[in-house]
Amino acid sequence: MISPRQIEERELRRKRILEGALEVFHKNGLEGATMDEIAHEAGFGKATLYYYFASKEEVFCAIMEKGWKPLWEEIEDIIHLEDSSAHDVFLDALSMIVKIILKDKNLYRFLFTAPKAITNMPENLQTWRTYQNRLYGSLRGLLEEGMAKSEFPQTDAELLFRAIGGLFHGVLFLGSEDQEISRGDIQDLLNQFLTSSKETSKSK
Amino acid sequence: MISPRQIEERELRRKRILEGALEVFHKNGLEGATMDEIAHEAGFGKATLYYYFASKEEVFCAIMEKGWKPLWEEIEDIIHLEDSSAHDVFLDALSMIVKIILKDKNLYRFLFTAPKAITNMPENLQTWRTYQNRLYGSLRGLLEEGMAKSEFPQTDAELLFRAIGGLFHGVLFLGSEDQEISRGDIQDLLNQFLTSSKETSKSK
DNA sequence: TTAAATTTCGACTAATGAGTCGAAAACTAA
DNA sequence: TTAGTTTTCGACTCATTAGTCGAAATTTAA
Repeated sequence: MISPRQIEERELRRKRILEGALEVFHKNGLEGATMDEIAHEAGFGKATLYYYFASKEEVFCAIMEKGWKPLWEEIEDIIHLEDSSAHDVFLDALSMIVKIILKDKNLYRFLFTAPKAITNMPENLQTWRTYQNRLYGSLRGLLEEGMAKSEFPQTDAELLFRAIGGLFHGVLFLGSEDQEISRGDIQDLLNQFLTSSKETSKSK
Repeated sequence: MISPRQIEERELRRKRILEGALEVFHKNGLEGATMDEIAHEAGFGKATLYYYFASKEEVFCAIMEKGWKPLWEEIEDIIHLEDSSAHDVFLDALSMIVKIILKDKNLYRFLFTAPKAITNMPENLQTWRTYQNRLYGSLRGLLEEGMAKSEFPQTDAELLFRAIGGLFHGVLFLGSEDQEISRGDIQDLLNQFLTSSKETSKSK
């Protein structure tokens, strides 16, 4: 008694709610956002919102999953399909990530800045953490592999990993809203950081 | 009718409250922290806390000021006293900042990750923003000066500024709590990023 | 010792916001 | 049209928490 079209429409409404939620999270912060405001932003009443999501946490987690899942999926593809040096695969992976992020910048700004203090959230909603962990794991692996073959500067791997993560975050999300950033810009910075320094340290 | 000692003790109690607050903010996040918990963390009742601070916002702003003010003061000293190339002054300034941050890492982790969505806070409490703006302004100035003399890699200044900011943040605050980071580590990374790439681009 | 000032807090108020309930509206299928 | 199903929401409850108030405890100064 439930046509495919109905299911699809339902899914659409869920998406619409998630978009509204993101908007409100972005405007008021995670805690500052009320279910009332989210609902109305999406064009529903609060009670309706609870017809689609069981709790605020569930909304939050759905957004997280919406962001982390595709990142992980793409990375897996790149790693398994591509057949070049760790260095190149790593840079391609980063490039892919930038591309995805730029397509939905608000979503990813939220993803990367959402308070880590989200403990006490039911385990079963936290599937996104799996995606996140796998993603980081893969990237870390690539980096370590590259370092082992000294395709990257020789420092503490963990430190370098953090530096890259931070650099990324800084370039994409720090500072005034409006500055437009191209994929090329980021590519250049990363190349400079990861590649040229190798040459320098060799030349020492 | 108020002895200097009394004033001092009062000041001490304020400090103690601020420390408690930081602890609780760190544990529960800004919004998750209750005035009750802050008060008891500091060893007082809530009503007492309101004897020392007028509102939660005031507590928050006092912490921000406690962090930003010394950073700014030190930077001003370095800029005005030191007499070398913009490149060197810039690196010294960053080094100073690292030194200060490492002395009170929890405070600065909070400072750098405290929700930017802190609008609707009374203007008169926001003096810390002045310190923050001046600090960033000075650093930005130094960077631009250095780039003008091509002592730094030639890219978009704003982009580079963000990259450095992000890198900083990443190295200091990203990832698992426990990893110890020395000032030297950071120095190396920055040098690599800011200096070696100059050489490379020259050699092109 | 005592009166005034300073510091403390228990118990309250008032507001806010998550989540519920029951019924109304809208849609579907016959 | 109508009986059943899905979707919507107004109006509620209930818990939490910022901030207040008045009085008690403690400290100071004479």
